[in-house]
Amino acid sequence: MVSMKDISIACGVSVATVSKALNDHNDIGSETKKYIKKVADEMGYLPNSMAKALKTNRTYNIGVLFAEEAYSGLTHDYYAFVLDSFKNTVEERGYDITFINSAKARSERISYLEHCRSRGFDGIAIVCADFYSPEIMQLVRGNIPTVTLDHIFNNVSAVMSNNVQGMQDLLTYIYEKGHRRIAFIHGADSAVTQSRLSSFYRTAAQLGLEIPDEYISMAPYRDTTATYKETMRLLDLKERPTCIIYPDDFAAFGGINAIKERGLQLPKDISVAGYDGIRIARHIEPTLTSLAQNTQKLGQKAGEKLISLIEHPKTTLIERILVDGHVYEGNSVADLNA
Amino acid sequence: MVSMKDISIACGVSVATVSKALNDHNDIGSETKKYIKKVADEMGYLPNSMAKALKTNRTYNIGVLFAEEAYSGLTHDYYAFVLDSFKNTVEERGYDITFINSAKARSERISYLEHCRSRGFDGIAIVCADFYSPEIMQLVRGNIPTVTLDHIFNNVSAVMSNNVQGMQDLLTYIYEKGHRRIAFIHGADSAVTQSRLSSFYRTAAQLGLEIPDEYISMAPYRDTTATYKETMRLLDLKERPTCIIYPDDFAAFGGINAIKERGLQLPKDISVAGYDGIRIARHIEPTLTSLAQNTQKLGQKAGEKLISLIEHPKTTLIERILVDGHVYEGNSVADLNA
DNA sequence: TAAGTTCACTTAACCGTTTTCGTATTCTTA
DNA sequence: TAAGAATACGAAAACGGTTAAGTGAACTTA
Repeated sequence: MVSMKDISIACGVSVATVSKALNDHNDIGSETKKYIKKVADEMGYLPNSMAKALKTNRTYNIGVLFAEEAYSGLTHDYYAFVLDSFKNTVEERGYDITFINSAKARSERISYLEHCRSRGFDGIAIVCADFYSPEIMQLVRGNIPTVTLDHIFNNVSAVMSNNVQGMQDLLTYIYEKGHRRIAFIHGADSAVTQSRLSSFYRTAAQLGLEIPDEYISMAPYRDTTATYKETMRLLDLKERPTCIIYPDDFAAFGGINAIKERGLQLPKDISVAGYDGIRIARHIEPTLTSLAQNTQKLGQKAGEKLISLIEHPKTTLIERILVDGHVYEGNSVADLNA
Repeated sequence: MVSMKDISIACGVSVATVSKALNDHNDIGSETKKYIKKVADEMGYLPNSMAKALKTNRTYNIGVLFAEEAYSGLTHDYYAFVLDSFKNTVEERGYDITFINSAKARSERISYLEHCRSRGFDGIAIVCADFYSPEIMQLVRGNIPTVTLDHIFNNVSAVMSNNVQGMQDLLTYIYEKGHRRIAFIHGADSAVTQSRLSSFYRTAAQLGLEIPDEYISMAPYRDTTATYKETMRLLDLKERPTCIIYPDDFAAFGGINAIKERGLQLPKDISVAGYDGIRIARHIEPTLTSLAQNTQKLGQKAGEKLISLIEHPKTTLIERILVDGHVYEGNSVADLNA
């Protein structure tokens, strides 16, 4: 690898001059500067990012935490899209992305925070993790600029999908289609679930909807077996709902299977809606009506906020950013007005 | 951040001694070594990976190329699972993963290879990219240890899903279910497609199957619109197939929609099979019979090969590793023998 | 025209490690 | 017991950059 020293020799100047020329400092003559850049180019010079980082304490590297719980993480449409958008955003601004992990050395394990410090990440994004584990707590208290996705910590910026607005929009949409008996199978307890559930109740109240207790139940996210069972239960009620909202699109298919198994027509006999707006759900008949989260914007906002936090720590404020989704209108919710 | 210098002062020894103690060199007294390690631990010492890399020329960082064409990349079940497995494999051995990109600086773009050199990646994995672009060519010729997924370059190790075996198994499975008129809608031209297509023909010949030309056609991967159209065409044939094999699971749903739209029962009236074995396809009725690729093993083999290439460059041979998948038996292929 | 500025560049220290070579001390061995 | 070997540690250079401070020459300015 050709270094600044090689260039300095080729140009007959000191390496300091080379450094300053390549970094466009203004105490270098414009002729010299041009010449040095030309030679550097010809020699195929590339800055050694380790050396640079060592000296400047800036790695231009962002750590991303993607702890895979069952079926989450990288292989989840939602997170994958957010990560993709985040990645594009920060790369555009000269940052790279490295995964944070705790498996570091073959012998001793290290914590997430230790990993980050050792690698010298300029900032970190916690996209998907067990937010209540001590390791995460330690990480967010580690004084490295941080953004989290869909979870709020003290003193940490967060980008959140607007679940309150989302559920309100979804429920309102279904209501406007003429549905009055609407069931909601929500996901396992979490901040996200709480938002959606409370928004569901509030919106229902505002719309004057009566929601019997048996219309509300829980099935873990992405668990088709659980939604299958809960759906069967709902179908057995003497006053069964006209529409069921599922924890997420993936899980919705468990419910759809149950409905078909009962020989019911979708959406003629019963309607369903999901949450997330995953791609495949738009390609299967009936296409699934769902609250599509704006993954593009979520990733972008997270990237922008993090970089701002890194580059202007004093003037950037810690805040939570809400990103609205929109109702993706499939044909799984029947129009009862018609 | 506490450095070796801090420890050396605290212990009253030189930093050389600290370095050697922490790295278990054997010219340090066992008492001293124990003491230094203890103090380092208490002070919360963490090695500065940049400084270490600068000195040793080893970053323990692997670059991964994930160039997103439409609908591929991170957000594709197959690649995401392979990456996940790859990630776990290399992290277990002390390596980190950083995405390769070419957007580096805000002003000038740099090539993939330049990015890798600048970051000093110990090795690179090309998971998903336009293999015929000049930039990729430059990258693989860059003399950095490399593995590719599902593509073969000269002098580069490759991990390949065994598409020949896969298609043979899938077609044989369908044949054994009693099907004789089998159509294959294959993906857009690529090495992968070639393997599957030629294996399809060869296997068909071996099984003594007659494959009319109109049973073979093309629809781009993951393109449900195209498979919808092609399926319609196949359904209109006077001798229509009893089973259709699709380019991939996702695309299969385009075909399934066409079939349902024609009022045909699946799989009673016509059978379908996919390729990939994505999760969602196992949760939708009828569950999709598909050739499930072994993403776990693909990622693992790629990781192991790459690390071997990095750590034992002399003795590790460049090779292509084939990974077999298996037929995932859903209920989308009817048993005609029954 | 002498003193002060500006310009363009160099010197040298430093970032946190690793590693070669050197050396003082203790231990063998004849 | 003196010479050679082994042991345990330190000094210093090096990796490839950045940057504060210094310097000599040319240029202003009063």
